[in-house]
Amino acid sequence: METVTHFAQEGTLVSDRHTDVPTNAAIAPQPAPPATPLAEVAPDDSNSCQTVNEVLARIGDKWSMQVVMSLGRGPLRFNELRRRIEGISQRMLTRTLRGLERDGLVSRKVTPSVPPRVDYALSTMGMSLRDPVMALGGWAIEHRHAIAMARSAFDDAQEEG
Amino acid sequence: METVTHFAQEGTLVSDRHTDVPTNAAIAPQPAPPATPLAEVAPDDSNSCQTVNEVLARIGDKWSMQVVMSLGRGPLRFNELRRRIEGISQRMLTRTLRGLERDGLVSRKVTPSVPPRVDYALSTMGMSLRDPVMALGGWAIEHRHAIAMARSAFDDAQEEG
DNA sequence: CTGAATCCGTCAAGATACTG
DNA sequence: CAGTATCTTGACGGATTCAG
Repeated sequence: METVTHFAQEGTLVSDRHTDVPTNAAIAPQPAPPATPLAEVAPDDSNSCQTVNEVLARIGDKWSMQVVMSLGRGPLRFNELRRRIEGISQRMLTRTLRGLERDGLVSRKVTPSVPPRVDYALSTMGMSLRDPVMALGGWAIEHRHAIAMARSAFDDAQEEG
Repeated sequence: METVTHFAQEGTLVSDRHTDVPTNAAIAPQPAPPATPLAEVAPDDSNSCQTVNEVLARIGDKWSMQVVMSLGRGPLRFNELRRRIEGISQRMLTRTLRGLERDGLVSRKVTPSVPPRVDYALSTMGMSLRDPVMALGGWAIEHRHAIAMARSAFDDAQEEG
């Protein structure tokens, strides 16, 4: 799994990719999705855990989810995203967007003008990710207080130990 | 967020906690859960993103989710868990379990016998986490092929660039 | 404006060995 | 069996600088 956690290892993206326009042609319409019947893999066996963990490793990093959520309302430009996320460096935003684009979750559209304009948007698959993530978000919101309480109770028990 | 990503900073858990039995008394029955009405926070504003990201940071690490899923069927002892996860070091398993216990997701029951016996089990809250995670797992299973295809397409486009 | 390239500090993972 | 202690490593992320 660690082979997919990090992206393209810093400096391997040496190419002129930042000037070609229709990069998203490969991800925009997915003509025949393999469509695993979802019953082929029991949802709680270890195989599933593996797959879940890959996704978690993908979106569980510090920024990916914030990017996906920020893009949920509509396309944004690079610096719009940057301002909306507040705290991300442009390097991390670039890396995060590359990773999401690589996995087909985000499409990237370059308008070669001066100044250049790049719009990022969620792909269809990216949009579909919002639902399960919102479910998780609902869980988080419901239990955040219980978690905070358990956490301080645990920490108190540690100190007095 | 980075303040909750890592646990108790390596060596601060210096105490005799590994011999007291009823540690789970603080987390087992949550008498009056604060129960945020879930409409108090819009599910897609940035506040929600923040909370979601905390949860993601908590369970999105390399092992937590596998532990939760492995425990989903029932309690397990330390080495049973270790064998079931395959690849985790005992240190990481210990740390992961500590983190989950701290957040009230996992209960720990020590039987002071020789040899010692420690059973880990999901708390009520831990069980409730399984559903949204399974939803995410479903998404992962559905889209894993599309992701793999997008990924190799992207990588190919890089090399030929 | 939208990045890429580089340097660099920090911290978490993993291996190993030891303890009760 | 169920951990803890210690060390090493390298990935991650930030700041800065340069470029199209």
